[in-house]
Amino acid sequence: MGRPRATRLRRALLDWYAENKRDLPWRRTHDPYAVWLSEVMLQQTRVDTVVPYYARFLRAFPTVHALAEATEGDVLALWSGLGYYRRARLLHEGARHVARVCGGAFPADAAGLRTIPGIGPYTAGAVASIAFGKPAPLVDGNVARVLARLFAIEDDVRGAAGLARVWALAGELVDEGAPGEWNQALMELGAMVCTPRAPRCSACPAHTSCDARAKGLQGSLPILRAKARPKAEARVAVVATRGDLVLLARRKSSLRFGGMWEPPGAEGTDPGVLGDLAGVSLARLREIGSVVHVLSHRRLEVMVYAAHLARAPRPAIDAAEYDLRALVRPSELGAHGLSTLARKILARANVA
DNA sequence: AACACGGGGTA
DNA sequence: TACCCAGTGTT
Repeated sequence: MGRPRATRLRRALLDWYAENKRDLPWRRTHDPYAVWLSEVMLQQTRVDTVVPYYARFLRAFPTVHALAEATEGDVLALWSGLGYYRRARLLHEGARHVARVCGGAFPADAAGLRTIPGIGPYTAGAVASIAFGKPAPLVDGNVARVLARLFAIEDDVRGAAGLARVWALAGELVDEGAPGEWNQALMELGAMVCTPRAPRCSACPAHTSCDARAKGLQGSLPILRAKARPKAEARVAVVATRGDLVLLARRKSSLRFGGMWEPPGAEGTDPGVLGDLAGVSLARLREIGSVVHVLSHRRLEVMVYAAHLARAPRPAIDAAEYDLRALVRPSELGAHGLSTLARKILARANVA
């Protein structure tokens, strides 16, 4: 890339960003902990979704030390509904890593940050540049798309070769004087102007130096490979009640929804397994109806049953998917980490 | 390199 | 419906 072009691009985009950036909560701080939290929450998640979670989480755990001393259950409860729950467990683990291994202070460069659990190449670049002002590049979905267009990259920018090109370009382009602003400007452009479909080139501060636009390719770049469709998975689950209490089980941490609580269930269509999961024989299992829940790679169809528990089951449980059980008052569900699927199942049975 | 991992907004 | 979002870790 020519130096004049890079200089022109930096100035155009930084000026545009200064004028047009959204006022987002995490743009009001340089606290590495707060920046880190925002970056983790924003992984594969939209800004509008994150805003309320970010505020609640920071209020509950204002410092990395507060987070390090929290229980995993409390962390997951605050993450409930946000998805990709492993992020929350890694964040918690990362906080303990900073407190223990790093002596309570965040490493101030990308290489050091990269050693923290849950911090990959993107987040390391983000925290290094935004919180510490280091000239570290970053590539997220926005940056990959923007650079693929600006430089007419026809490789699949999610494949190894295309990603390598994009990272190399991002590295050449980082503004040494304002790396955090530059990285955010690139992402903001991708979010607001250089959008996946129907990019608003007439509003783009860089449209005069966009190779894709010059070639008429702005609508067909970046080139993407199709994603696999979610595979269907049948499940059964039981909403077992005892008085006004409802039975929840905690999922093993290595599984999807790891560490989260839900009405116990199992893969398959046989409700016969539900008695063991509930801890007592379930004489009268009522079929309530099904709930469909789509993840990025799975389409879960859960047949929901209801039952009354004759007695309280033991908390210990030896099952494929669960390691703990508890009877919970519906008004106290908020203290547990429930996935959105778990909430749908409870709602289907008119609990909560 | 491919896959697992949530949930929701947009066209 | 299809796409994809301020990605990371595992296989």
